[in-house]
Amino acid sequence: MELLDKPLKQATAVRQVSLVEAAVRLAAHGSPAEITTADLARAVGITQGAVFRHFASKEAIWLAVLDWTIDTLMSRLQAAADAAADTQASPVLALRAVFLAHIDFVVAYPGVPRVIFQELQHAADTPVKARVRDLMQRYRQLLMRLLNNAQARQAIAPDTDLPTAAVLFIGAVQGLVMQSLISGQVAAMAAQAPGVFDIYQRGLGAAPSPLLPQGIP
Amino acid sequence: MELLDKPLKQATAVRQVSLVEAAVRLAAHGSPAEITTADLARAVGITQGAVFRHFASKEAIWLAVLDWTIDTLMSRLQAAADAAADTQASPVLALRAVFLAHIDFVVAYPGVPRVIFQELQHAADTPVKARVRDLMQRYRQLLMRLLNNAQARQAIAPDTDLPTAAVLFIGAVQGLVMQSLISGQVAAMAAQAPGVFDIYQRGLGAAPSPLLPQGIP
DNA sequence: ACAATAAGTAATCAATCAATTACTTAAGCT
DNA sequence: AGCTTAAGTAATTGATTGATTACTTATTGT
Repeated sequence: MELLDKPLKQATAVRQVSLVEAAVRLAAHGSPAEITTADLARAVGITQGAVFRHFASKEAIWLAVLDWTIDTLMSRLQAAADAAADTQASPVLALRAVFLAHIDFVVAYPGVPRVIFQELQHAADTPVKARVRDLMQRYRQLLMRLLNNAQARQAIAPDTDLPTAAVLFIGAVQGLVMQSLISGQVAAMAAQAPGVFDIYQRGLGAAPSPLLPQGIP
Repeated sequence: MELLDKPLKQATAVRQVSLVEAAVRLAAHGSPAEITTADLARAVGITQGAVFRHFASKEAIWLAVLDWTIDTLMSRLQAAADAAADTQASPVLALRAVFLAHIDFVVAYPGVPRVIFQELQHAADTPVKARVRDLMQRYRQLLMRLLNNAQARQAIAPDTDLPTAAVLFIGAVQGLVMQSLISGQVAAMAAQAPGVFDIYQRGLGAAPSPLLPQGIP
């Protein structure tokens, strides 16, 4: 048993996840564009050249970061939606659960939105940007399912335009993220999130959640 | 009169605005972080070294870009708010006017949000990021004035939390901008904007604008 | 007209960084 | 044990880029 040993050499599979974790971690403290392969190497405890034993290029690292993000975020959001749906409560609660789960994710991994913002800048359709589009596409589909369900169950106004509502949903998250980027207060985001969703919820033409009273008691 | 002559040499004042314009123009087509001083020089018709006759550093150029943005955007938004206020109509219409004016600005200068996103990435508090914070601060104040006025005139629900409403307002714009960054369809943003504001407006607890019927006829 | 000055050029510098290479060494398999 | 393979290192390469320098030239005020 070598449980206490730290092998000097690690298999590519484990080094890859270490490097991805390091990338997300470093992105939380600065612009992803300024993270060098030397930074990643140092964070993981190897030399700069060794990075390329595990990734063919630097771009491949960001690609892996996005794959990790898609897996982790989407499964969290889906889980939040499923859990809320099981309670047989208002379908709007599922939207709220997804909203808050997304904020929780950003609080846990503040580097992720930075990476996404970074990649969205490029005009050229890089493979990394394609992943971002893929993520957004899936996110959008999840939201549309929830919104359609809510509207079918008459939990939101029948005249609400759902694609537009999806745009505003994502925008509401982005707005909170942006405020946190400006202030540096990642935690403040979580505090503001429920209030922001309250306004959004009323925007959908939904009654305030009876089970979770908000506003004036 | 040398009106028809294109002087080979231009005064620093005019070169500075040319370079700022070029920076905004180039940022519309790609990541601001990848715009080099050589790119700017080429766009303006001088050599790379000559750029530093007019700006002490590259950072000074982005600083000038943000000064230009603050001046142009804020005066446009204020003008839109004033014009709407003059009509004696619902105070919510002033918010709508600001919202649409901001979208129009982004459609006209798609490079600007890229520059802002870029600077927000930095963890360090660079002078450029300080300008961005200044812009956001003024924006916030403008919104709070309009929101307070609307609430005082009972045009929006009394239980609406105004700072939160300001966050969602900015987020709504960001959401639209983000969609356009993904799709590359800058024009689609202007088409979606009124619908997004409709939902936001209902979120404030405001009655749908009587003068501008939206939704089902 | 004519210096004085500001603007422009071409070349170069110093630094940074992703990626490669030649070589070394640890780990795993039979 | 031994040996093959994968992981790691140290050094280097090639390309990029912001900024500087020495020199040239256009413009402007008196």
